[in-house]
Amino acid sequence: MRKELAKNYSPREFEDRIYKTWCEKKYFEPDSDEKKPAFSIVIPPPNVTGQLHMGHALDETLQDVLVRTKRMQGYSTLWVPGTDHAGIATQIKVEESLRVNEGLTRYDLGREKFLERVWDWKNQYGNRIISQLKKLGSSCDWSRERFTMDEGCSRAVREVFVNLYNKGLIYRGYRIINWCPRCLTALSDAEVEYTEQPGSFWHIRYPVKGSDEFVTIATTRPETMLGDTAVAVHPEDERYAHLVGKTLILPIVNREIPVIADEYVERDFGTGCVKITPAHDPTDFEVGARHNLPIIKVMNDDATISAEYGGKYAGMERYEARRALVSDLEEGGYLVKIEPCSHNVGTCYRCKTTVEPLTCDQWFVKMAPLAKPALEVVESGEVKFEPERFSKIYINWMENCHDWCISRQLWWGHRIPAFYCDACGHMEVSKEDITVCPKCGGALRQEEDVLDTWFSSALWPFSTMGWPDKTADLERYYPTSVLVTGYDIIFFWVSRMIFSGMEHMGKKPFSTVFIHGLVRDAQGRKMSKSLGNGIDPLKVIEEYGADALRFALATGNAPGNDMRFSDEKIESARNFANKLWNASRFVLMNLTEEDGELLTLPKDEDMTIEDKWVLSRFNSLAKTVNDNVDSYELGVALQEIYSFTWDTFCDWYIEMAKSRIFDTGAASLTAKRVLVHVLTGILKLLHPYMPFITEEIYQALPHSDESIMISAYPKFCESLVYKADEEDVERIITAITAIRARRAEMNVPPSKKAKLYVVTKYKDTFLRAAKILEKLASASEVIITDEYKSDDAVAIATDAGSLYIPLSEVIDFEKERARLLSEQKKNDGEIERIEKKLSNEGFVSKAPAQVIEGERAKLKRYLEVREALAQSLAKLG
RNA sequence: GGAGGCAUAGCUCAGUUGGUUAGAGUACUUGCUUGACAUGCAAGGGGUCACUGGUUCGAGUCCAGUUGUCUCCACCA
Repeated sequence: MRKELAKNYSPREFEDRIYKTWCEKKYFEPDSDEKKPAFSIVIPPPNVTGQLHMGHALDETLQDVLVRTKRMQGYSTLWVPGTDHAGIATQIKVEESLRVNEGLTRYDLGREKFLERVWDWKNQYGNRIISQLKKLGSSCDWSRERFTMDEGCSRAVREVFVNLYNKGLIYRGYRIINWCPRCLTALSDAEVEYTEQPGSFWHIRYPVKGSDEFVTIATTRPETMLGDTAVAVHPEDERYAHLVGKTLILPIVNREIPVIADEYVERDFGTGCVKITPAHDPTDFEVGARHNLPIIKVMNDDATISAEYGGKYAGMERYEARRALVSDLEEGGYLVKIEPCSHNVGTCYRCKTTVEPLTCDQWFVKMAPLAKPALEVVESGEVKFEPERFSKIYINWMENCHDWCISRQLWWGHRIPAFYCDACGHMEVSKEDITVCPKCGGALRQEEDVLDTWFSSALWPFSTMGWPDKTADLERYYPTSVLVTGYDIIFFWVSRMIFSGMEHMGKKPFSTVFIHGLVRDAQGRKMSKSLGNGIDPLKVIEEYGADALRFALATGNAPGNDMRFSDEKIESARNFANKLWNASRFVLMNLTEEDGELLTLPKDEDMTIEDKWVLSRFNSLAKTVNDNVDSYELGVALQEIYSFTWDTFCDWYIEMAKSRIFDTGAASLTAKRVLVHVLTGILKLLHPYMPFITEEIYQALPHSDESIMISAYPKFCESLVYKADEEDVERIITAITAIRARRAEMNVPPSKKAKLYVVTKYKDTFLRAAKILEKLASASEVIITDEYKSDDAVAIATDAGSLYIPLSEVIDFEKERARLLSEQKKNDGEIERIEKKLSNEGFVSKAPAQVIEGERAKLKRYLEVREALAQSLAKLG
């Protein structure tokens, strides 16, 4: 007795079990067969202490679809998994836990003890995200799992840092950077998010020294005037030309500052006079550099006003200082007016605190030389973005990016391998830890700062494969085939991987960047913790199964576009799984023969037209699916599998095959062989999208491979094209549909059978399909005749011929006649339209032959309908 | 200020290089215990493809412009 599938589809019963088997069998590890072409992907490493969210689920699903498809297509596939140490994010979490549970700060513990705590935390939570990825069915090679701070990745980081430093591409400098006063660290430009916020425009008078004159400046940040070192006007602004070179007295502060001329000033904006605060504004910093202005830093790291330059405002928090200063200015008669305005405020991408631009010593990567090859490789198409439009976004960023601030004042991360000698002032950058100054023999201390998290993820495609060693993996799997990620991290990650790959490997890190959008909630809002509208993928898996989740994520949206996730979508996905489950159950419960008998495809001469039709249609499906996966149209591929499975296979083929299956003998065996073949084919095509259910069913069916995931992916096969049979069956389907429609219109229940008279030139087709017509078109008997005499029947005209159903008791002959006439009119209209098109000189001479052929075939069908209609109408007199 | 996306059935969205009478899911109407599935089956209704021009034998698709909407980037303080 053959193994039966459980009556109900309940994924919980088998998903974990199947995943375990796959792991035990080591199916996820690449095939060592050297003759196989290589296909590789590195995972975008999720934050090590993070939790799986819908964005991950989408990202993993798409990668797994690609990897599983390629594996089945005969590639040696490697999907490298791993996690990211996520500097700020992780440190914030551990600090928060320390604060809540022990009332301590990291400074209370000290660097070493604190880092121990972070490692503990990582060890405790690091596996959570990994096990969540497994729940999804991801076929990563877990034996190659990496972590951005493991020994190998850390070695790669040092290697890269030292190389870049030696080439002069990493430097340390006193620059203006983005500072997060909450995280107490510098941030890169990419880590600042700008939000439009309501603010005010304060107009303030600065008196001109030795005169009664004033200049009025406008600012949104009056508190920074403590650090003003000039006021700038446009060089060609006649209003202020006479003041350039004069000296102003900074109100309240009473410091003298010059009026300078600089082209950056917009004459028409504000008052046309700009206060220049080089220490607290990026453009002012540049202006200051051009004019050799002093830099007066008036803020501490926590955004309070400094003691040195703060005067009476020292120690005040920045907004408190603003209020105090404005009130003092007003009192002193310096405040002209306050204008409400809205302006862009930079915020920390981790904690949303308003960042403070300020000057300090930081480490930078010089971008211009690195950007050049990174641009070329995309512009030449060697690295392709999918969809293509994202390459423009990348190019635009790469062309305009500033030097990358890579130092972070955190403790969790790769500590910068620079060593300072306090005795002689020497600085040494070294791959190895060193303690003694090579210049003076004095003691060295290592740089306190760590590197930006993205510095190590930039190396991910090669650091995970063993670089800087020359490894077999690098040789075989680098460059990787495709990178799958969301458009939100093109700047953070994709661009940096590209220039890093070019610089350190001399090769691009991947050939294609496959970009997807965001998963939004049912109302189209971004899922976020603060809104509380996030849908937990694990809960969805628990309720509907991982396959349904994957289906819902992979279907119905185009590459690069955002998608909405809703109950409706997941239910529809689950229903599809259920449909497949039940169709398989039906097939299985009818298989009584030996496996060996069922696994061979019948001979052509034994097959019916519907057998050849379904094989031929499946063959086309295989082609469509392969083509669409090649062009990253995974949603289209899946949609095609869906409609073939549900419509073609379940609703038509199984129904057509039933009459034979329930019999015994040769015809029955033939039908079952075709059923097994096509169902197995569906399972294989679908496996990359819904790995669990397809494996569970595959194992229950007669099968030849140990697992569906290592079986061969179906592909187009010339010998399985049956064009004539396809046309025959389409005619039968047209007839059945037409009969059903007429019966439904007249409210004749399917249980009321009636004879079916067929006048057709396709006698043989209808003869062969008689059983099917009886079953699917409620025919008690199918009579093929040259002429139908009686006039008490419902007449149905199709391109396959005229069909008559004697149902005199339900027919209203007047209505029947009117309907046929209306159909005739419509049909004639179509004929006229096509004939016009075909007699159009331009169309016939310019349209491709295939299109013209299509129109002619269409015309032929309409003419056949016309004939059938005429015949039917003649019966009614 | 620059760049880009989106606008197609009541709703959510597909529609690949221009080529049948524009599709799916869902919702809706009607009928159905049809030898697996009511998480189902059958038959339906529902669209001026945002608007205006243009290119073409042919435009949802390409081009230009308009409107609405979302997003990203940017040093107008």
